[in-house]
Amino acid sequence: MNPLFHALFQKSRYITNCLNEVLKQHNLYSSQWTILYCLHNHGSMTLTQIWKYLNVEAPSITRAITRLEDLGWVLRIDGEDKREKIVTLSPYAEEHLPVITKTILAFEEEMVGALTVEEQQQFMILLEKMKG
Amino acid sequence: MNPLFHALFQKSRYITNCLNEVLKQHNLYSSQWTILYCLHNHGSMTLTQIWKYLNVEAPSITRAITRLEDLGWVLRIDGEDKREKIVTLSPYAEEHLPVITKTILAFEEEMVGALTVEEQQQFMILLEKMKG
DNA sequence: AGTATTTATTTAGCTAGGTAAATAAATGCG
DNA sequence: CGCATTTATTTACCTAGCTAAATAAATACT
Repeated sequence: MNPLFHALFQKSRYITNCLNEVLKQHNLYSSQWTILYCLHNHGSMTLTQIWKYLNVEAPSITRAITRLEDLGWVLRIDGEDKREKIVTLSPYAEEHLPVITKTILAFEEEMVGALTVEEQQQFMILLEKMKG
Repeated sequence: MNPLFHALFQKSRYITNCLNEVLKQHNLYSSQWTILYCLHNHGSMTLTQIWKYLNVEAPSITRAITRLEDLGWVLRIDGEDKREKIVTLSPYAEEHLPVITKTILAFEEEMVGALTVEEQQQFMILLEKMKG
């Protein structure tokens, strides 16, 4: 395996695991938090809007939303178009998200803090360059 | 989610999916190929050697090896230390791996080709810098 | 209006990672 | 020696991605 890919995959797994560790105190998993944060910023969204935005396949989102609904973080509401379901944050989520967001932002800052802003930009550029 | 992490995760998933696409013609998945390639370079290894080298937890390797054994790519042999299992490439694997390796190297080259060697080094350095 | 196609979501089932705990063999020590 | 601890592997079960196919509603076409 190309060492560059190996390093990329490994760092990706490592960061996800760290994120999950931090989120444990809030009884959340990284993928769940990603969706909650997305809804927090964009307001209510349909399932399709969510998976297109997060660049993930629909079934992954269906499963995650079902779990988040069970746990009381989101509500599924029938849209005007009866095919679509609109996903909204619950009052519980609205109440608890700010403090969670704060801990996660701190974590991300710590994780990425050794890189200057220029290095971060450079990193993104190099990522984009792969498979041009 | 920090856009840098988002981009990192997404590229990681994207490359894995592409790899799987290429490997489909050989009836292999990326994780299986990773292990076969590892054995091809290092020769026979115990399970522990494999998971420590690949930086993955043991159960993931157990499952992958079981599958590879079923498919005839590897053999599990009892070690002198009766606790450990030594994993070896089968003659079938030895025969077929060279051509597979060639197609994968071509794929990796294509994937990473837009980056100069210096950029690749720079990318690795930036990756390492995260969570110093 | 009636039918074919598209679109949104879900279901089923796969790989691939993780943790926690079970099992079995080897090692260390009183 | 006998027993506790360590080490290697496995099992069970969870999240998290994927594809393929099912379902149901909306839209397009004739």
